[in-house]
Amino acid sequence: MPAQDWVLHVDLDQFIAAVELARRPELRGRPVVVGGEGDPGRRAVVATASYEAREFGVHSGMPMKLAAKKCPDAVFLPTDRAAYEEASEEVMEVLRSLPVVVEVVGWDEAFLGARTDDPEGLATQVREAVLDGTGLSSSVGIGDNKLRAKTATGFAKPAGVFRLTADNWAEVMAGRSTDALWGIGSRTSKKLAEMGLRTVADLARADPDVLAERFGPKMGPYFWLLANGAGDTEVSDTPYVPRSRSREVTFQEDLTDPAELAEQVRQLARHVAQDVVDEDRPAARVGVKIRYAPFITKTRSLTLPAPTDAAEEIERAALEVLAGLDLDQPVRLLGVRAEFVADGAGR
DNA sequence: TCTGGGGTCCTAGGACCC
DNA sequence: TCTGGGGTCCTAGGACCC
Repeated sequence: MPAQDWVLHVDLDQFIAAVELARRPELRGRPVVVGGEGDPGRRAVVATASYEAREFGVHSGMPMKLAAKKCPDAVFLPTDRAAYEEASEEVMEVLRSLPVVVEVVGWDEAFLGARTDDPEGLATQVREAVLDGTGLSSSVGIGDNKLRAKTATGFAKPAGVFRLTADNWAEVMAGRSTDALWGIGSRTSKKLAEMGLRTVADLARADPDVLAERFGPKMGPYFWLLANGAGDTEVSDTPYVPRSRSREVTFQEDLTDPAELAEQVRQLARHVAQDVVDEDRPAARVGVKIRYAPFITKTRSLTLPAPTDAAEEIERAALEVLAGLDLDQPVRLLGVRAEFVADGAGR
């Protein structure tokens, strides 16, 4: 029997906190919270909390102010993108040195495509290579497709290996809430529950046509496939091509002056224009995002007369879009986005 | 205690054209 | 005078993920 094709999913344990602790070993064992500019008095959220900080109920996405309330003795550190990007690149290089196809899916995650008779042995080899090469701990999920490998990683954490395939999918997943599925969040889970579908098993037995009526022709059947453990098996190392670039900023104090809002949009547009130039592909659409003080968010966008990478045109378009928005109430966030020409090659 | 920043994909309605 | 479908583009918003 030929060696089987396997999908492995590697995920670094507490990646951001681990990178910070690696260069500040004196903080080991202490609660560490990374987020924003490292000042818990400012508007920002937690990027990662160390295991010690988690004991106090601090978790990612939580406002820094609340984290400080829950764990006043934590060490608060600023996020340092460049450091994480560098560490991530080192990890990916280690992975590429192994006999696998590497598909990067984020700073701290990658799918590996492999042919082996011993996936657990390979997974252990991966974990050891990453630890030896970078000092970082990781967990590895083994699956017969991407969905199952990714889901398996959750059971492998921390610092472990777990295998999830057609053989044990139902046994492991059937009784879990639908939001345990990668792609079903709290909103969809709630809507499913309203239909009487609470567990993965409920969803797996549901009628895809009924799901299509409720969630649309693609998403409905897709949710059903997820519950049944179906997913992509192809792991590709083709470089990622971004569809859009954006910049946004949350102000420490809400802005009310339209002239100041316009100036902020100008600055964001210039950043985005530089990103577009760096991509070496023209932008086809420009959008503006505005979030008012009560956290109500609106987006507006326009298609450019012709795709461009000219900063003046992107700036002008952003200001035009901004002018169509209500600027008479306090604003806490502004964002500018450029969308590239759809890659329609061959279509 | 108010809730970051950077992305992706899908949906649905209206415009417009044939 | 009334009544067609099909296809594509544009736009705003929803949901999800890291």
